[in-house]
Amino acid sequence: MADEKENRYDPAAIEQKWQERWAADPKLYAAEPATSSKPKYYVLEMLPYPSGQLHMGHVRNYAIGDALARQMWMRGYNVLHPMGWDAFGLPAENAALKNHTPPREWTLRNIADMKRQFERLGMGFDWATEVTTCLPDYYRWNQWFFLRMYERGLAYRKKSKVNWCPECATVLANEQVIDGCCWRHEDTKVEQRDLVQWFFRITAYAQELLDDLDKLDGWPEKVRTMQRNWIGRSEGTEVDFFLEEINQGIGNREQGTERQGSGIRDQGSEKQGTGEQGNKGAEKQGPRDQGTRGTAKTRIRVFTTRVDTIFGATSVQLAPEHPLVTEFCAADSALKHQIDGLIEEQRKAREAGDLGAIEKHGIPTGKFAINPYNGQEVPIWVANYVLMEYGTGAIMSVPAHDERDFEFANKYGIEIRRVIKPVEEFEGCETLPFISEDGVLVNSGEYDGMSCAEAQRRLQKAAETGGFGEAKVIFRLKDWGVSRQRYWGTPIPMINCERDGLVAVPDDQLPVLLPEKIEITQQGGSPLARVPEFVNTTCPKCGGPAKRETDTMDTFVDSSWYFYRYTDAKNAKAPFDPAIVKYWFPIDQYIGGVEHAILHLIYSRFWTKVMYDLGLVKNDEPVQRLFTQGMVIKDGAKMSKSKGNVVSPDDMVARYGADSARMYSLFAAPPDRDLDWQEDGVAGVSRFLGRVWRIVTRHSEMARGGAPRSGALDETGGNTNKGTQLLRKLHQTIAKVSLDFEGRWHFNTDVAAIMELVNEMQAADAQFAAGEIPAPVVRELLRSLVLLLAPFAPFLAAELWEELGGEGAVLRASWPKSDPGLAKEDEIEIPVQINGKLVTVVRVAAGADSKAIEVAALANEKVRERVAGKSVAKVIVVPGRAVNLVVK
RNA sequence: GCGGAAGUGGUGAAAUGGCAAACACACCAGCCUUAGGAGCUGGCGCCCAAAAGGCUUGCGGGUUCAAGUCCCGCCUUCCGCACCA
Repeated sequence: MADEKENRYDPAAIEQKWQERWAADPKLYAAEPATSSKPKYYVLEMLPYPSGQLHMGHVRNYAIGDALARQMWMRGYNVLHPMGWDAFGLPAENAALKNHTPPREWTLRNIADMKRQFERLGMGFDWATEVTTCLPDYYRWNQWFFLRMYERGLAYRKKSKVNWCPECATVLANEQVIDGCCWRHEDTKVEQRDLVQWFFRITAYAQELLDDLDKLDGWPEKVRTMQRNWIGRSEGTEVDFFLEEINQGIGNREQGTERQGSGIRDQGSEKQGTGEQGNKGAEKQGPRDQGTRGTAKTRIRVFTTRVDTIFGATSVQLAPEHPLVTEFCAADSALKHQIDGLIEEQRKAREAGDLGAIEKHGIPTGKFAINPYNGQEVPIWVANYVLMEYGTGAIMSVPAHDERDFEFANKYGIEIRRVIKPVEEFEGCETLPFISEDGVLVNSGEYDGMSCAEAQRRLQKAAETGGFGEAKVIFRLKDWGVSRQRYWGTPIPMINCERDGLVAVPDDQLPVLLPEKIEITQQGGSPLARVPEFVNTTCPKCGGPAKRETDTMDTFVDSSWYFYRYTDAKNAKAPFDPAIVKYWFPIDQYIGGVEHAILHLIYSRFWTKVMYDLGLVKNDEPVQRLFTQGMVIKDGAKMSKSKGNVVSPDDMVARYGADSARMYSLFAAPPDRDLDWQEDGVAGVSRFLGRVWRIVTRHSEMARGGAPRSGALDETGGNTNKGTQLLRKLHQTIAKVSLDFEGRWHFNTDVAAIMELVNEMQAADAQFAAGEIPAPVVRELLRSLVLLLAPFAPFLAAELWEELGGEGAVLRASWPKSDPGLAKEDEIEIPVQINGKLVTVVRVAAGADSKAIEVAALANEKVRERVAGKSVAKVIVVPGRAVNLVVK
């Protein structure tokens, strides 16, 4: 009975043994240099934030990537499978506040803890290329890139309305605001504030980011759609409505423009600035200022996608924050009071996240504007459904052909004038608003009778000729605000000199080091501003006294290019060697959560395109194939502390071992679907691994001694029948698992297939024990089983590979090849249907042709009973699949 | 409102248009035992006492010799976007 005990699967002992061995062999998971003759494969999982604790989502993410990496190693690829730490960010500052631990210390300790967890899980990462974003040898290159962007006008500063998270006490990018709340603090409402901020001109790449989505056919369609919507390209027309006081306006023109140069109006130039194709921010002022003939004082520029309806415009609607409104208010305190109320209401709604839910209402300004096409005067209103952030902040209102305008006009009794009629009259076509573009113009002067599309072209042309408008493409995407009023981030490498103004830190003075000695407090504003040794410096130009920029960069900067650094992580002279990057890029397979579909993945694409234009990389997209795994949930809900349904990986590993935890996370659901964590399931996988352990160890001696099977099956001798059956199952399993790794990735069915194989082997245990299975077959079965398991259960596979006398590391063993001859069945069952209904099955030879199958089916007893007295009108045979008799 | 994904046993799930429920969990019965979170054998969609038989992939239509799978309409859930002019 001591035997029994010895023969017990003991994951704790096995895993400890191999963890130690692997730790002592850092070369095991190291990539070969870019000169390697092997084909390269770059598999990457998104790097974690070092919170100090891995969660089940991580286990799943890295189990998927590690399985792929291991299989590619076994297939002889030069695999790059790196790992790093997204190590800047707010939690470190919060921890500092709470425990008086410096952020750096806290972060590095967490990294050490998580690294241990990774090693305990047996993840095959090459730690030699580890990237830690909070260390100066990494973030100095953030600064370096920032300067390259600044030189090209891609990094710029402006005052703007920003999203402010009171919890983080910092600014958030639009992408980081979710339902009006902070992406890190789901219950914290984001406020609006005015601040001078640094931006990256991602809008300069809007068209390219959109167009190149078409190339990313290895990405989930869902992610591509989300990015397309986020970029939000819209084709239309900008048209100037003339102001009544046109003559008064001209006198103030120059003054007016200048006064607004850096204020709210600058916002306008930002969103328009780079909307045009090909303009990659060479001009720091957007082209809009050139494009606008006249100023806000003489004209109101509106954007519309339906210029064909312009003869139906019965009012002009301005956003409450529109500069012209401010101007109107200056002379009219009653109006100002009303507008302030409107802005306040909107602000509240925005903070509550239900901007779309508030009722439409507006305020008449008492002023009028002139439609440039027909000279008609229309009233100017201020409406709460017009957004300053989109388009020009002003619209023409066409109630007859727009739902929102219709609702608004009805409420306030504004004229509704129909200008589009359907091409063909149909029931209900008289109902307004009529939104369709499938129509012809009426009540539109010389344009009457034209199709909507043609009218749009003609009207655009007329606007261009007349100098009161132009065709225009606008994007919803806005520039990326990167300033954060935080300590624990990359310092922005800029200096303000009293004499020279804004001066970039020269390359040779990088990195701008984050000061170590700092007291983290809860006061608002940039913590760095309270560190005189940091702030006070000398101007690189004149040597005079100057002050450093005290904001730090958004941490999404770090993650926008980290995967390039992995290829050349120790480079002290450059972010990376372009030649090495050229070998490894693009990333063959990137794996992570879908929650990064927009933020991280659009910033990364932008960064790559900038690097491409800088001549640093040859690839214009970073990622060839993207895989988004599902969430790990428990009891139907996302794991969270507040719900008390968190399962700790450490706990699972302690109870069942890393192999079981990993394999369960692959077995319980296909990787792209959400996974419901059921502990009984982990126990089940653990029992399965125990069966594998027993089968292999019980018969390993026989396998170890033997030579490889050579040639034909009848050489195997002994119980050829059983051996043949098992080999067939084996080779079928190899074929299935191998195929799945090619891209389908239904690892859950692969694990199931391996379980079937093991079940069949277990059923033949008596024959194994009796020595009826020839040694070469036993050897092949056991070795191949272990190899098949190696990507999923690396510890057990390593142990059993050694037990079987395998040469070298199992990771270096060749992935088994399926022999189609062995995998083939001799005889198969064919379902027989009568009139599409299953009646029975018949056994036929595997290669049987249609005729043979038909004969077999008609000869079947059950079939004859049912066909008796009727006639068989038709026989459909799908060889190898089914036979269907149409009987009348 | 727009866009996307999904809906199959008690549960997680499987199924190139060709035997629905593989594999596992839970449960039931039995065996074994130095009683373990162990091992082995068998059962397990629903209806019917059982067999025979019938029914079954959210609902309703359709295409097809044949539909969980394709098409049309609807319902539900989840995700993303949302007054985007």
